Amino acid sequence: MDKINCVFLGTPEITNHTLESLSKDERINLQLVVSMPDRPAGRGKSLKSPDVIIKAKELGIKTIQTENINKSEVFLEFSKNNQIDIMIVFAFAQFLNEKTLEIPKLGCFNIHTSLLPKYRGAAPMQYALFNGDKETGLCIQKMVKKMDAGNIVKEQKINIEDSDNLGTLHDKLKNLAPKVVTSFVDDLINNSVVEKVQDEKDVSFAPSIPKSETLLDFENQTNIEIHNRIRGLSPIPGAFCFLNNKRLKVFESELASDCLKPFEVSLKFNTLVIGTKRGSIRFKLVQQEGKPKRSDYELINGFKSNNTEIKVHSTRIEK
RNA sequence: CGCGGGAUGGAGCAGUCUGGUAGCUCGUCGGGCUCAUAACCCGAAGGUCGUCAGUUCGAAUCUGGCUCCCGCAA
Repeated sequence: MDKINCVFLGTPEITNHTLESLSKDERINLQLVVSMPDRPAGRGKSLKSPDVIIKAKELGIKTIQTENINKSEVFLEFSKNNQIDIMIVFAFAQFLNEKTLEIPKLGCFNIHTSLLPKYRGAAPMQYALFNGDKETGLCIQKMVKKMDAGNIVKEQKINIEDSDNLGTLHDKLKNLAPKVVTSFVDDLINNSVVEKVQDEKDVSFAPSIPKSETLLDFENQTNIEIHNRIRGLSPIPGAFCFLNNKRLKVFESELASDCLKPFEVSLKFNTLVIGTKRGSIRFKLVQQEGKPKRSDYELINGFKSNNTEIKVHSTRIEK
């Protein structure tokens, strides 16, 4: 059989291993990588390429960067002049319209970081952690116009440990993705792809997370909810509250047994423990604005120097 | 030149506005006390205050350049 002509669509770093794996697969002819345009990022606002573009250039693969693939003349031109068999889409952050979906002979396949039909949308890993799920996984679905609603052609479960946060879960799925894709390519070659329809009654959604959702609310959230929220947002972008009117990001926490009212602070044994709607929670690894990450113990030490009381709140108090 | 905070003994900070020979909470080391402690008491070591230059009788503190760290924004 001839090599499968493949176009890869992706953007962030999680896609790198998969791209690299595809590029080394003898059965695949990786023709093109499509991603978002360079954007100003970081301090100084210098332009930064998407990770997948950096990787693709390293691997010597042709790249196209566009705001909207459906309207990209460069891409349409490419698709006219080249036979595309499949398109693999992973964290691309753009919708493909019907016309684009019909371009590849065998279809467009999306790698999704949850067990569909659970958590359709942009932030499935975060929602799995928010909800304290014990397992999640990776799916490959044959894309249709409706977001993440296509038939599942490959599925792999993984466990979520209590110690997992967004960073570790992200890494697990990043490492798992190439294996699942390779296995999918096996099926393609052997003509043994099996499509499973998603059960509509189990559908749930994981929309992208607005900034307001990363704010901790000690009045309306329990210690378990806050703990899971911190896990689901660590290390990037980090859940936050305010401490003495300065933004305090929290990256690690653990449930505590102190009896405290919401927002009440206890510094017993040099740990920072805060009361919530139900139960209390210790912030183990925190970061004040302008400061590097550090333990609650170190944070507290500094306050002893100028004898300031520590207060935690959910909004910045304007002067 | 997107906006802003910061660099002070091993750690986290105060002191900087109003220049005048370095402080707090810890840690470390030694000793003591206690049934016991991430408790308490006594003592000690450890800093050319990021870097370079300038102002001054005198600079952690004022002025300018540089390096590094971080928050916002995207």
